[in-house]
Amino acid sequence: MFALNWLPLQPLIFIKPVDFNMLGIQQSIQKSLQEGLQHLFSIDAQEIVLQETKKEFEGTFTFVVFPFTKQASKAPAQIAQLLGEYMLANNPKIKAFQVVQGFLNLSLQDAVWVEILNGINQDAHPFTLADKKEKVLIEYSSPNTNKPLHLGHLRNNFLGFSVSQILDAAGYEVIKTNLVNDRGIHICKSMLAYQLFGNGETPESSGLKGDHLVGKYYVAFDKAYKVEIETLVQQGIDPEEAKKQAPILLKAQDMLLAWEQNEPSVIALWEQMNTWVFDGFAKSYAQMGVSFDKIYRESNTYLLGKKLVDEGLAQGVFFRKDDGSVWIDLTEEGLDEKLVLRRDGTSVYITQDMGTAQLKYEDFGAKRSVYVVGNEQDYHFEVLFHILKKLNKPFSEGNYHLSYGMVDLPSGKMKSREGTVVDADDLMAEMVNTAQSRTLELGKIEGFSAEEANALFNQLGLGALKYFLLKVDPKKRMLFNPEESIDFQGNTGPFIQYTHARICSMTRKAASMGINIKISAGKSYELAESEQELIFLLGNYKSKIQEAAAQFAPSVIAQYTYDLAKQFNKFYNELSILNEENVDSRNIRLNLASLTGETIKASLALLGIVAPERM
RNA sequence: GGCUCCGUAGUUCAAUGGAUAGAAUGUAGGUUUCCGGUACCUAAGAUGAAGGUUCGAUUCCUUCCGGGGCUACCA
Repeated sequence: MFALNWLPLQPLIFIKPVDFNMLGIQQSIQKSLQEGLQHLFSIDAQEIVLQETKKEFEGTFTFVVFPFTKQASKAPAQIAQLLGEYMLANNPKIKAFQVVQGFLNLSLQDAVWVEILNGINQDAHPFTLADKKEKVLIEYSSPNTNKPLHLGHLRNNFLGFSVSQILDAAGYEVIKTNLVNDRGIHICKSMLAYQLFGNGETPESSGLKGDHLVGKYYVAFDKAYKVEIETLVQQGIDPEEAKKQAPILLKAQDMLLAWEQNEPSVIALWEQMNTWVFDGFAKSYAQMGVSFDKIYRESNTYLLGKKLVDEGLAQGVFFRKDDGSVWIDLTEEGLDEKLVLRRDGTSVYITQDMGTAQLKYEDFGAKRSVYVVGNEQDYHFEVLFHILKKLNKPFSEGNYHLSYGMVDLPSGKMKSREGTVVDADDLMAEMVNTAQSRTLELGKIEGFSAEEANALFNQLGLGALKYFLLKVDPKKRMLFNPEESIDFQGNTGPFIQYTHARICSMTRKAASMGINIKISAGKSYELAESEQELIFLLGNYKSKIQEAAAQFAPSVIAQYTYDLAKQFNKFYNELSILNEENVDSRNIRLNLASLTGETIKASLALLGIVAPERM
């Protein structure tokens, strides 16, 4: 596997205690288990793996003893029993233990739960990990300037932005970049069509968003092209040949040549249309809530990389064939020979990417780089990373292709030519509309100004969309069902947002009642199971960030946030909070509620989703 | 053809080699004179097939079946 994760998922035991609120307890238990194994069976266990106890069993942590049966030469249940007794006698944090076959389930003292809760209360940075003093560069979005953004781009943008947020929370300095594909034959196609059929139309005159206007002419080109092919075929020309000979295609090729030679009229048209597209994209990005520290354009970078090819030739990394083209031999890596420079000396896609890697390093000096690009380019990035390694540069290591699967529609694959694409702007607008009508039906936003209401509709609509796309493992191909995506119940963004809003309502009320929501430390409470589970989830927040960062997987955060909201609702349903008569219980529950609210807000932010206080 | 990724309830998604494979949705029931019902609870329902490794396999290995992607001197 080439795509080695460069942020190793470390066992918790190696991480500094200050990072995780649950960690001190875990380590204490791991240490006791280690000592127990040594004391009872003379087993020197290097690694103690603790797992979360399954819901249907009593306990918090589970230790699996099966691996030690041989060394201990006893039955699994017997080992577990002895270890459990040892734990109870030697670790004051343990309240009880249960043995099920080879599984030892450990329950914690109530005081330990309060201790964890207090730990979070006192944590100066409860939602971020320690600064790792390291830069990470992330490239995402990477659109073409000849067509508007579609559903696939939404997955890309949401993923890229979310991973940036997660890495930032995990303590990295994150630099967000976007490499826009603004040149090439496909761009000339829309330029040519505009020249032929545009009649001087502009975004202003047509009322179309700039990128949609340009996209319209890309489609127009394709239409005209097909007609010409058809005509040629009817004249008896071979279809394959017709595709190459169609006059409009030849004109587009001429135009590309003229562009590369800086022909002023072509450049002027190109710049004009680019301006429109970039204006359009800027609006879409604003609506998506994503941003970039630097936007690179291929028109500025496509010539880079030739110098690297020269260097590589001198070092023997590349070789030149008789016709003058330059190649790299990757057969030892299980790949093929790959072209890096055409025989006419011009660069190809991969040459440009080599150059851009160097340019980005010169600009920011980040040794780690993440490319958020669809999995149809897996092979390309495999080759690129091998080449960069062989060039042995400061940016040769630490590259990662965050490869994500395609988004399918129920009707099948999205195809721009057949008009079965889901346009990003349309979809976002539709989601916001749905959010609006649902919210107005419920009638809970009286007192909102028109502006506040609109902001809320955006937050809810985009929240639903982002959550829908991010909850799935990025690697996997996913199905986009328009009806389900606008659902606001169940495992959805609005469900989580609603839970947050409800908590906010409660803390507002508590504040007006003059209740202090921070519990007093050191007191011992008898905790209900739903309270313990909530504390457990809250205490796990930082390790979830670590896990999500290590795997570049916003889905980990999405799943966690959903579990947290669900657990809160259970807790909320079972127990009284503001109406609780016992003041100590009321305070601790209120503390739990407000902490849950803050945690939901923080983790939704990692997904790029806003948590409104009222909805 | 070669390389590669993926096949889990009707559907959409989960599950560092661990317990009775979890959720959501849909279906069928139920709860709350209560702090915001977009809530909570209950039920039925699934690992493509066959082997292998293991105390233990959705997970690792092999073969087969089915699907996606890549296999351009395009980007």
